[in-house]
Amino acid sequence: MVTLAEVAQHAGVSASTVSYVLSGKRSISASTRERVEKSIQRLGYHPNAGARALASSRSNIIALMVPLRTDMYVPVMMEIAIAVATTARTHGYDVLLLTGEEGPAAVRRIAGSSLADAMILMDVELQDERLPLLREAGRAAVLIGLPADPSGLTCVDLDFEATGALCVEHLAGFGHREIAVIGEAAAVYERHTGFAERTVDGVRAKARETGVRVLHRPCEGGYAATAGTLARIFDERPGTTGFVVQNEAAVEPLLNLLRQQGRAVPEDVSVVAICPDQVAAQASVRLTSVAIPAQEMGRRAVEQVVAELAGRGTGEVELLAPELTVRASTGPAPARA
Amino acid sequence: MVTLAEVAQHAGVSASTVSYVLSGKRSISASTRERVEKSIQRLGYHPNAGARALASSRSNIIALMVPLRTDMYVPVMMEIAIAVATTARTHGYDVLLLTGEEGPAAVRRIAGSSLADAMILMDVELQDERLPLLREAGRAAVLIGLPADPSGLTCVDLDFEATGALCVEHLAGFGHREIAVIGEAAAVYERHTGFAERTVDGVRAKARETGVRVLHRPCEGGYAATAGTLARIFDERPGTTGFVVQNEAAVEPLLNLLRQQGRAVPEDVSVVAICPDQVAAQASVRLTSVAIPAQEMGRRAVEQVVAELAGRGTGEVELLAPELTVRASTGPAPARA
DNA sequence: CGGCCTGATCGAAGCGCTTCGACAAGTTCC
DNA sequence: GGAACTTGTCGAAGCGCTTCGATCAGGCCG
Repeated sequence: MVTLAEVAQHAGVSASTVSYVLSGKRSISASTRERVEKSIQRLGYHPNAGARALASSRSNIIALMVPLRTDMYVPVMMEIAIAVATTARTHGYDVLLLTGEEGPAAVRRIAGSSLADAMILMDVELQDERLPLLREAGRAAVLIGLPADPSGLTCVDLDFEATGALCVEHLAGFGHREIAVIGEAAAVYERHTGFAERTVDGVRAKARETGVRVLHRPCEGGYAATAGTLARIFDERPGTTGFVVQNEAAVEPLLNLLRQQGRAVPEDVSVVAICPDQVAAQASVRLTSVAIPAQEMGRRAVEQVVAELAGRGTGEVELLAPELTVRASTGPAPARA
Repeated sequence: MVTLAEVAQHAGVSASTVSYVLSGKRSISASTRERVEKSIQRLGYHPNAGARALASSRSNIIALMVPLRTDMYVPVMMEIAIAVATTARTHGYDVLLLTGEEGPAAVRRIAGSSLADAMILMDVELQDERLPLLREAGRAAVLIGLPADPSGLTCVDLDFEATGALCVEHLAGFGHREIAVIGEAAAVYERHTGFAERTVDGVRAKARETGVRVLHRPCEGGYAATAGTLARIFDERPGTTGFVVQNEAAVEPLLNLLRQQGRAVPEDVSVVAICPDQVAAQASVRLTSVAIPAQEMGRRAVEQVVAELAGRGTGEVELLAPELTVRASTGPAPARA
């Protein structure tokens, strides 16, 4: 491995000069800079990450804690993770991948060892165990998701309340009076994952406002579970004509089941999904949907974290405005029987 | 931040003694060890990762390069990535997440900076640009996937040839004589991703052996694309009664389309999928399938990499044997018309 | 024209850890 | 009973980098 000292010798300057060329923290004459840069090229020099971290107490690594669970829609997680990784690179950071398995201890370990300069947490629960540790660690941190008490922590998330409201507004605008929400798996609500509850809150609020009746049912996803959920919904509310689906694993089963039951979409029943655009566009009926802006969330999270590391942190909650794309799965409610 | 020296002082020993307690590289008396461990607890000491990396030239980090592309089934990637991260932790390693974006340069950067001790590459192409750099870097490395020339590199992958053969064998055993393979997107083949081609090779070989006719068609996935592919297949080979599907995005569309065409599964047509068990079990018809052992692949990759770092590397190709699970989508071929 | 400021460079100190050699104090063995 | 080990501990040297003065050569000002 080539070292700074070797580069310095090759360029006929001191080690510190090379360091300043690299960091730009002091002015260097054009001729010296060129000479040094040429030597760096020639020798194929790469600064040693450990030495750099030790000397500067900056690792240029951002830790990303992803949930271990697979009861939530994985592609969204992956998309966020990839967006985080690529955005981080454009700011000169690498990303360390932590799974939830280690739990809150991971926060302590990473902060304690100075392995990462900052952390991004995904799948944040309303009362998340990791948050006290995070505050205490005094490191830059951004949450993707919104806990009950976000004080002192920067958060990035889709505005799920507005999302829920938007879905209801759309359906109500089409004259639907009875709406069912097919939600995430029950475990997601039990764990008090913020986004799921907030969506329902938004749905309820807008329903009240527009005088629409709402029935919310968790659903495990998959055919069998969705069939059961759907049967119970129609049992309880036979007049249901609008669906809001917030569970990717229930989308396709739902469409199939409705078809099998002879309910046409959107003539008899309208469906709005909360899911990535790709899923909505590729479903058997092109779905009217509110997209989950996974990329945008990952990108914003990194930008916030980088801002915090640069001392320009906001410590604020940033909610992304939902956007509803009308496709082929929603239409006017059928005339009342 | 608490340092080694502070722990040493607190425990009344020298710094090196604390270091040896931590690493176990020299014998330490029980009493001293206890005292040091107690001090570590009390002070909440965590070794500084950078300092450790610098002094030992070991970062205890494994870099994982995941593809940036999303034309391949993402959940499998995610499952592998998570398995890698959790397995790595059990061996004392953290995982650095690199996306394909940086391309081959990432290999050079990571190796050059000693940021990671080893690399795991996913989505390896037959002629992968990263491989020469990897060999040259002289770092421990494991590929998940199988390039054309794996010499000198440890590889872990599902035995896709055997997988293809197994699918055909299963269908042939049920008396199917005309089989269609619905494959990955054309781009996957153009890029010469090993697994896709190897599956087809396995299919062809076993078909020859059993006297079965095979038609292979790439497919983009989604409804529209799958419909087109399916139409062309029946057009060309009206007698097709068996399908092998290696594209998760085509599975559900295919089942729906067959149903719409009045072809019952498995009475008229049998379908074998190559996909994660979860997808197979949750599909609208429970699918006979060969599972993609994502977790196992991630786990084995880490174990190989750890072995290499410990100097017990094999440098060999490890192909995991496929397992076919019979579910409800395959049965005897219908009597010839 | 002497003092001062600016710009470019250097030297040295250290960041917190690992590891090697040294050494004192037992143990073992013939 | 001492040579030859073994065991447990320490001190010091460095790993490769950043960064803080310090230095030195010019340029500028009154």
